[in-house]
Amino acid sequence: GVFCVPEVIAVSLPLPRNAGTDPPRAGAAAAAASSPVLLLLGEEDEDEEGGSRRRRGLGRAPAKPRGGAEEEDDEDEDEEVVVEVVDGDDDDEDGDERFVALGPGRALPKGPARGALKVGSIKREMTFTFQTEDLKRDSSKKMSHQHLFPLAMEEDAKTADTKKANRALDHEKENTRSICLLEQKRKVVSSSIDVPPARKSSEELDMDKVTAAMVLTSLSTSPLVRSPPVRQNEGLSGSWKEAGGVPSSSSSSGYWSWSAPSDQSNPSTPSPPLSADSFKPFRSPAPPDDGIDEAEAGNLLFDEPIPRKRKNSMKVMFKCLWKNCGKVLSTAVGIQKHIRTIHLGRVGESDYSDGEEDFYYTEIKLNTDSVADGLSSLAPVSPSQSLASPPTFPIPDSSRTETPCAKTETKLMTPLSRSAPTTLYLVHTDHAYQATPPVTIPGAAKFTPNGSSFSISWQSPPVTFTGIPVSPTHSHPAGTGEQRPHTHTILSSPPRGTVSLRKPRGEGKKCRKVYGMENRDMWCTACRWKKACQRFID
DNA sequence: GCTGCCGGGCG
DNA sequence: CGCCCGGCAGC
Repeated sequence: GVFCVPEVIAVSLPLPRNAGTDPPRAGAAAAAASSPVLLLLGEEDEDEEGGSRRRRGLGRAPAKPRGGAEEEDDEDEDEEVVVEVVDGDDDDEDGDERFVALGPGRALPKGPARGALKVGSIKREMTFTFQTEDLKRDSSKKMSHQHLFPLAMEEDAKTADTKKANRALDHEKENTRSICLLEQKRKVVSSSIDVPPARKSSEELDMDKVTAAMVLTSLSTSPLVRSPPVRQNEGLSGSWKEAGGVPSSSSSSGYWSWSAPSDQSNPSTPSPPLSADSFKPFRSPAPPDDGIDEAEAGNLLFDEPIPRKRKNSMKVMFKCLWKNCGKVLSTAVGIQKHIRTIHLGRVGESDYSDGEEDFYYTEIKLNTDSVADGLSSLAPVSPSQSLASPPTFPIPDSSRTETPCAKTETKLMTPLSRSAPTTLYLVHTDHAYQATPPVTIPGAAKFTPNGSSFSISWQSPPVTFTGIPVSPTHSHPAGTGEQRPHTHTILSSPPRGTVSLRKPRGEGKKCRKVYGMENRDMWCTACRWKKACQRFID
């Protein structure tokens, strides 16, 4: 708890204001509310600064109605907003009130917690169960809790040594990003969402459900939790391939030329309203947020640069916006079908679609690193590079020629085979391992204009990738020329746990074989470092 | 046993 | 981050 001292102190300043209601917790609450990530450390600091203050406050709380109250005006407003929402939108939740009083009484814990509570009694029960659990050891689970119940870990920080804490913080960041962002979104929603007043309450209710669903989703990374509404495997393959959006041949120039691998809401994709921006409508008019600084908030879900594989992953969910529904599915097709059949009542004509469903669902992205593991283990390159891969339906294997692993992985291979052409991007990418090779590369990669096949020519025999003909019609059955890139998650992906974490191992000759041990200096850097060969990629 | 390369350590 | 290597696993 060294580096965050100033922040925590600053955050703890507003303490006296809460001293009247909840003296012992107030400091921790403030810290928790505005910077959940720092929570662990914040608690430790409490002993230094806020602790004494706290004790003092405890003694003279009644006698000191205001101490730092004036410093807290802005935060006060924040809180006010949320409180208003809590009171206004639902009155049957007594647990909420209790919860708020018990907890930090701040916007942050309230948001997610309430969302979780709203889903139903089952989830509420689950939530509370968590709270009473012994949280000391299991870091991943604990981290999730700390957002929901910051006070539950009051003691935790004391036991954790610094190293653990750091680790835990990292872990926590990933595990609870979605929660943070949701929380933020919630606040914004409460203050200024631009919806018709008649619909507002239901809208918020939907948001609650989605919030809850997402919270549960993030929790579901813990093996203990198998939450019904969102099945984990469903979103499995939707991680990065959807980032590519609809591959339109017209955008090819941009496609082939960019060099920096990044899957953060790629600007070149024709899908602004969906990826990271799917929350924009709720965010934009928001007042500057308190604890979580804006930049980090923006990064919360989508930003990680991903220099290497297995770094980042998105789970894409589709949420039904229909009144009082809020169903969350993992595929666009699924949600469309859901809306068609359930809400639009088009049972018979299941295939027919005029695109109306598109207005009733929205896309949600979740960051789930664990999801990436299964896939990326098979991917030859960083997942971020698969942007160019067209999101399409599974295609018959016959349409692919000799993708090396096509026979071994059938279903999982589908997204990967599509991403196969992206291997070419290594040519443009300055991969860390790709030091300047001693040989020159003659015409490293070629893109044949028919759009369906590539050839890469190197020293090794040319490898030919035959992709799928790029066609926008692929991905949108509805055909409403809207630019929404529908991610077609492949539901049939096998459960992640069974996937071998190790790459199949390339069968081509590598530097070592080609040049021999005696010419080790001619190897590519990766080979020299005993990493995956970057010169003879297979 | 050879080989590719992942995971991790070191500076 | 560059560099190296132990050790695992596929062949």
